[in-house]
Amino acid sequence: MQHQKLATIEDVAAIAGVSIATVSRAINEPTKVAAETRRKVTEAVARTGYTTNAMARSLRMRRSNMILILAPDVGDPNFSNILVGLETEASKRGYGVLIGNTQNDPARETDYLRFISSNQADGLILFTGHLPYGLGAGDSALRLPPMVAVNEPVANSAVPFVGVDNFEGARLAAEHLIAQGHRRIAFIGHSTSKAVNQLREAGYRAALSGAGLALDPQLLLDGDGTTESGRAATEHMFVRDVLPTAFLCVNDATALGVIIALSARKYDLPRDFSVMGFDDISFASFVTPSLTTMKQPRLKIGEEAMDLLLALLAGETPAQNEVLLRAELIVRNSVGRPRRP
Amino acid sequence: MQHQKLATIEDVAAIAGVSIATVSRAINEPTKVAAETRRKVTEAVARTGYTTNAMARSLRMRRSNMILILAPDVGDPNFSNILVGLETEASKRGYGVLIGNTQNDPARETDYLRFISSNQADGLILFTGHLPYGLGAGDSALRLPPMVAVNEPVANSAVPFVGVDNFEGARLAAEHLIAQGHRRIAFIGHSTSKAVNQLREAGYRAALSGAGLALDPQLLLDGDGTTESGRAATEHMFVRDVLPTAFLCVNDATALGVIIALSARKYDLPRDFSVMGFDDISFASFVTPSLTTMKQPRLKIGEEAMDLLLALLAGETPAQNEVLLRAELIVRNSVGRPRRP
DNA sequence: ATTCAGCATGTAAAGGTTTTCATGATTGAT
DNA sequence: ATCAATCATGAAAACCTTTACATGCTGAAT
Repeated sequence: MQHQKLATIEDVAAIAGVSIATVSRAINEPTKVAAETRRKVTEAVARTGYTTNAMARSLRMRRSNMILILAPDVGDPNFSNILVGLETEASKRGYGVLIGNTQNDPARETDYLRFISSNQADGLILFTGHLPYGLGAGDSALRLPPMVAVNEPVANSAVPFVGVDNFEGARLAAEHLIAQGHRRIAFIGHSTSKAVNQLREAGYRAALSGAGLALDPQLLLDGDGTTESGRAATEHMFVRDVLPTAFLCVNDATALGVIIALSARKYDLPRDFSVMGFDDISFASFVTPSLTTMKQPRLKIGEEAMDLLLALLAGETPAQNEVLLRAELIVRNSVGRPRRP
Repeated sequence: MQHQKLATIEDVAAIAGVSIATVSRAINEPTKVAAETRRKVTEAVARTGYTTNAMARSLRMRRSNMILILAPDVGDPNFSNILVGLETEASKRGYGVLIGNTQNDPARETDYLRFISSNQADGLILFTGHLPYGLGAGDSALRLPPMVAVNEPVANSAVPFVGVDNFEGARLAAEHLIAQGHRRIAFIGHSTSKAVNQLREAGYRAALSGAGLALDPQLLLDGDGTTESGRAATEHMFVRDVLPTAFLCVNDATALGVIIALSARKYDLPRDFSVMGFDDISFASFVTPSLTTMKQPRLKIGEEAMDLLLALLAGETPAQNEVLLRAELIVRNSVGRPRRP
């Protein structure tokens, strides 16, 4: 807009006394150019302050070196750190990241595909857990661009997934509680988020049966992943008077709700009850008591996902369709030995 | 990459039986085209699934309809909601947002300017509080692109700023404490973040003098905006045995530290002490006691900032160089009447 | 001495738009 | 009936690269 007219490759060529083809080569494939010419070009570039026009390049090369990230909620505590990983890796490899906040609105999802169909983005990172509306079955107009799912796998699809090993993580969590002496462990799930919940619940079950413990179905509750639902589920247990000694929650937000409910009832944690979360979101260490939880390697997830996507973009076929990273047990103060085991 | 060959404007023109110029007009300035022609073009577009190639368009029009957002820390709790506002408004107006996580690394800041110099972004939103390295004084190669600062104003510059009214907000906060009967109110600041801290401290001072209260310099502490620094500052007060009845903190993170310190000392809040924060970040409502604070209208800030930037981009000169939005008092449970006023 | 390979460079096409300018048709006024 | 003004459309230039192909040169191999 108010930029002064930018130098083009022609200006550089004129100053260096070579053709524009040579300038292009000197910049992009320096070895294919004589040392002396290279020097002249480099100098001319420095003198003009030339940077190649990305639009012209993209037009010619038919790729933009941009990645579109589609996320239902940019404010999600799980989102930001993964984003940092994605962005770091992309930036390192010369890619830029474009962000699309869909709010689970089909219209917005479709709208963002314009970046793909207009060549403004080469690949897609999906936080949404489903293919964007407009890329589904019948939408033949647009072939599927290379994409990678993160955080939540895309159901019924071959979309590669990078994320935490939910089954193993939940099992470790439950085993930690068992190791502390707990025998009656409740699981508060989140059935809306199918895949994640299912795996975490399965891990919980595996740990129980691994320890020879029976599962009391009354200790299996369903929430919606929010703090409020954790609170409600806890209250529900008191109403029915079926109490565990420990609560394993599908995520930290739910665990926070449990802590709030128990604190409101004047229980002392972790003396009276133990609570465990999953995710290790930022405030987990600030709650009272600070939350023992499973940490998602979010930075790493982001990096791996971007790495995989760029490999896909380069035409490689990935060795595996799913990259699972280990969750790490973070011991804080919300878990102790049960009072009466 | 594995896209099938996309339809071009030529394909559409051929099918509609008109020239490509007409197709372009039919799409971009429908009124300048006869109704019948328009119909034919629309039909041809539908049949081919044509979308205009953004690269070619950008090349020709010399703008990309992209905005670059430079943020030091994408994980900052203040960041994400502002981002949603920015993104929503941009998307509504046909712009995309590109995200650059600088981590306050000068090299990365400079690197991201390639998006500007290569025409991949038309404007800039700055969360950093300073001009990116490479855009400073001597760097004549690149004229300043249109930009707007958010969250933190850019010192010594004419860069327009959109943000919360820190002075007024802090004053309201302090007045709230005064209205509860507090007379000895500590302020825990954050001098690294100059502008924000200075204004909030000024608001605090204004409220005190407005109420005819003297400022005890011993009640003015400095931190660095982190939870830990809030804790440390509180401890420091106990060591020196100069105690306020209320703590006004420069932000919520600091306030959380104060709460942690006081809770550790077994004080009952808000009976023994009152604590107030500023920002209303997500966990403010989950701490015990939940935090009374001033809420930043983050969504609105993002929207206004983007709005201003797009106006700048359109060549308008903004009426004012600074848009200040009101912070809202959020009353929760960390403030009460002092025990001995 | 001749041919060939390899190398550095240049020429020109292609990538897909938007927009200026020109053209011809239509309308309206005189 | 004539002329001017308006309107819809088309031809072609411009935006700035990358790259396939062509060219001319050097040096080695025959």
